Amino acid sequence: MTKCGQERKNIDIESLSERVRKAGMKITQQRHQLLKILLNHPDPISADEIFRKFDNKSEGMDLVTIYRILKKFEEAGLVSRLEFGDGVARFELTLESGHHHHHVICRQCQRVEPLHICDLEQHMKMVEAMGYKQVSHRLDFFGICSRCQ
Amino acid sequence: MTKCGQERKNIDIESLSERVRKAGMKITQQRHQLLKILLNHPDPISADEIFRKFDNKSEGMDLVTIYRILKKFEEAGLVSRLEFGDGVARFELTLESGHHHHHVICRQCQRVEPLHICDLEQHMKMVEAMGYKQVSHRLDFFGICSRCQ
DNA sequence: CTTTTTGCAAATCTTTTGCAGGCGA
DNA sequence: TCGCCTGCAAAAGATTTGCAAAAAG
Repeated sequence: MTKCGQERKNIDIESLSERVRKAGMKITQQRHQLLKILLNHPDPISADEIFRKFDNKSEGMDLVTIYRILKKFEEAGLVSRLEFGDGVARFELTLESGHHHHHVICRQCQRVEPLHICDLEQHMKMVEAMGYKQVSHRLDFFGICSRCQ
Repeated sequence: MTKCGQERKNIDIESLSERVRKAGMKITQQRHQLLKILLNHPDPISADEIFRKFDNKSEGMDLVTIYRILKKFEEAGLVSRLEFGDGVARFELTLESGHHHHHVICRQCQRVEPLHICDLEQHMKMVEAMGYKQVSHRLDFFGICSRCQ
């Protein structure tokens, strides 16, 4: 069963750090910074966008490090990697396990909004009936947002 | 309204060439070859896979040419560019306008199967109610296919 | 004949890898 | 201390661009 419709809540640096530790990873300065950025950024964000958030600061972080941390976080289930077709991967925090939502992307400004409805049980069952196991899905909507019209 | 559930049929090189001409493009050897490959290939195919289909033949085509043709065909609405998250774009012929289907991708072997159900009218309406215009969507299912289990 | 298209080379962009030194627990 | 992490440099893979020659209508 896919659970949809919940909002992000009750997440803080501490609980995230705890999940990092439980996954057998050390809490480094860089990982802490990255968690803060992901926590404070409402929309999915790319590695390069994260990188540029460090540009003017003295504690710059290497782009390579950002990629490596994101990959480990993804393997640990802490973040989800999203691709919307413009050649750049974006990342967002994964909420409680089983929680799941979709995205609405503006074709003009690339802004991303979460969509908290799902209701694809019958579709999932059909795919399982085709012989697939461990079925997941990705549903994205594209359009021109009100600001860009 | 999104129409789903139709199968590919009644497509041949001639009608495709006609669409190319109507889009103001010339029919070259390379474009003809590419159309034939797309027509005979049931699943979405990448630029590099197309390139390798020419490897052993004397009439090799440049990879750059393939990319350029695919881009023009996409702009003309002849082909659809698909991304499944492995960093490679795949292409398939766009059928009659309005026709539309989804994909089931095996996470192991990357095989792609079309899924001819849709039924997302209520989702589309919700996104339109959020203020978006020209709304389209992408729905992909991922799983382990029966051959890979 | 005029414009579009191709081929080759090289550039670009995102992401990954190798390796030595640095830091967390 | 010990092994995981980071930074720097360089590589890798997909896709794009510049330019002169070739082909289409």
